[in-house]
Amino acid sequence: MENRIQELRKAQNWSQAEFATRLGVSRQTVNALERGRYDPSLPLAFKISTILAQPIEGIFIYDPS
Amino acid sequence: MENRIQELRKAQNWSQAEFATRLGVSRQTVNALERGRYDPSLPLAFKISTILAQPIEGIFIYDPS
DNA sequence: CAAATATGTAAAGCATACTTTACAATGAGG
DNA sequence: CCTCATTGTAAAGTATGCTTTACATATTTG
Repeated sequence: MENRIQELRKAQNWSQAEFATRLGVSRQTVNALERGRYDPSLPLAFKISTILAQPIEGIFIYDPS
Repeated sequence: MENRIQELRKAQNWSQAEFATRLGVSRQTVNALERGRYDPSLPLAFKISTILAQPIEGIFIYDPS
C-alpha cells in the first residue's frame, strides 16, 4: 500500500524525528512507513490521519491487487 | 478501538463465515474483530471498508485515550 | 425434539508491526 | 572543509494480527 506521509510531513516542515515524536513512535518507524517497508497498524493510521489532518483514505492508497 | 462490523454485517444478512469468505480471512478473525479482541491490519480495514461500503472512519471509532 | 447452522473460544504457530541500539550516508550551513 | 542535523539501514527482541485445528455452546429450522 502506498502513502503520502512524506509529502504531507514535509508540507509541515517536520523532520522524521519531529513527526515521530508527535505520533509517539520511533523515528525508524516513520522512516519505514515512508519507505513503504510495512503498513502502520490501524490505530497508528488514525493517529497519522489526525496529525496530518487528512482522512485515512487521503493518506493511504489501497490497491486490492 | 470500537467498530460497527457486526451491525453492518448483519445489515447484509451475512454470517460471520460468509463475511470472512468475502474478506479472504478466517471466520475466527471476523469473530475476534467483532468482539473487539484486536484491531484489523490497515489492509484488512480497507477491505472491510470496501465490502461494507463505508469509509474506514465510518466503521472504526478511534478513541485516542 | 432432532439436526443443522452459527457463534464463541483455546492453543500453537507464522507473519507483520514496532522498539532499541548502533552505525553509515547524505545534505546544509558555518 | 568541518560540523551538525537528517535520513537510511541492520539486527535482535517484544507485541500484535491472523491461521489452522478442534471443540463447546447457542440459535434456527424441519
